[in-house]
Amino acid sequence: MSASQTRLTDFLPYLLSITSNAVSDRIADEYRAHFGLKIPEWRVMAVLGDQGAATQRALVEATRMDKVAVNRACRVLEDRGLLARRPNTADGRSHHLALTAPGQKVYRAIMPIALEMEARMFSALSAGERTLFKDLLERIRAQAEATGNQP
Amino acid sequence: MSASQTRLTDFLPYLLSITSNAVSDRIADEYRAHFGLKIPEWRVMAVLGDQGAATQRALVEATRMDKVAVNRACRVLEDRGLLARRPNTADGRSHHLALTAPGQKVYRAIMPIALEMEARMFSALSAGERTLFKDLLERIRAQAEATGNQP
DNA sequence: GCAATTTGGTTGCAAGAGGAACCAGTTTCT
DNA sequence: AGAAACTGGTTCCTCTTGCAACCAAATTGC
Repeated sequence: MSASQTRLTDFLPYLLSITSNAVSDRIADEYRAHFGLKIPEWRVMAVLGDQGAATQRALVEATRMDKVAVNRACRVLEDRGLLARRPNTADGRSHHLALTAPGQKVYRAIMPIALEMEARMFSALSAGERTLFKDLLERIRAQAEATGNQP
Repeated sequence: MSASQTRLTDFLPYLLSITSNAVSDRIADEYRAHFGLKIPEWRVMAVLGDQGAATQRALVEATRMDKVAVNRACRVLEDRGLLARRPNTADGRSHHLALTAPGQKVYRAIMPIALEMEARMFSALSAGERTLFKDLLERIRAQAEATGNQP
């Protein structure tokens, strides 16, 4: 199965971690430089821009972030006028969050850059390899999460 | 090339990030529960157990961690008696760090668990897919790092 | 041989992430 | 209808992480 399977650099979790960090760092730089957005804020905008309005609860599900992280990101976006809260008539505890007109403008400006950056970042892979890579990631994640929740 | 390529869940950087986090969290739990070690500490032990003695500088290269992270991890391991510093006759600023006898004992206890955990975590992939996955990760990382360093 | 620069390591600080406790509004059960 | 349990959201606190400044030893250039 393996030559020296005791070298750190051969461990998949290690490789996965440093690769993910390298990509995330690079992307975070880009978003910050262009729009002053952090990754959590960008994620919230991506979901709202794509799906329309949502509650924080829905955003937690969609982004897989902690509810505290979602809350903070929303607050920042609201303060910057990119996002607005409207009362939720169906449930007084939560609000409907949606991009404002300026928010949508930013969203439309970001999206091509995000796509272009993704293309550049994964340009070392062919289209087929990208698809395969997604599939592998998905299976690994499912396995990791399944293994995880048995307290 | 893509159906709705505006959904967050289709972005590769996002998928990569959440997958890496899921795996890391799971593994961190395991190391903490079994040995009271954090990921950075485990990485240092893995390198020292495999390569023998090294300076912090060498560990920074081998683990790709920040030098502060390495320093802290080494201090913790030293305090726990798993690692010892010996003066570096060639360079008075640094020390040679190596696992102590107890440290080696822990290392030999950890390694099979680490391998078993990796196997379990990536059991959703065939051997061939694992090899391919490593290769893809390596290429992505190289690309991300190449793109990154142009200030 | 000594000043200037570089490098390994350390410390301090400040931002980020996540958990636990908490509040207000909602659902369930009687 | 009222009590108990629950849920979405917010605040608080702790722990981790990474950068920048710093110190001491070593190297380089005069």
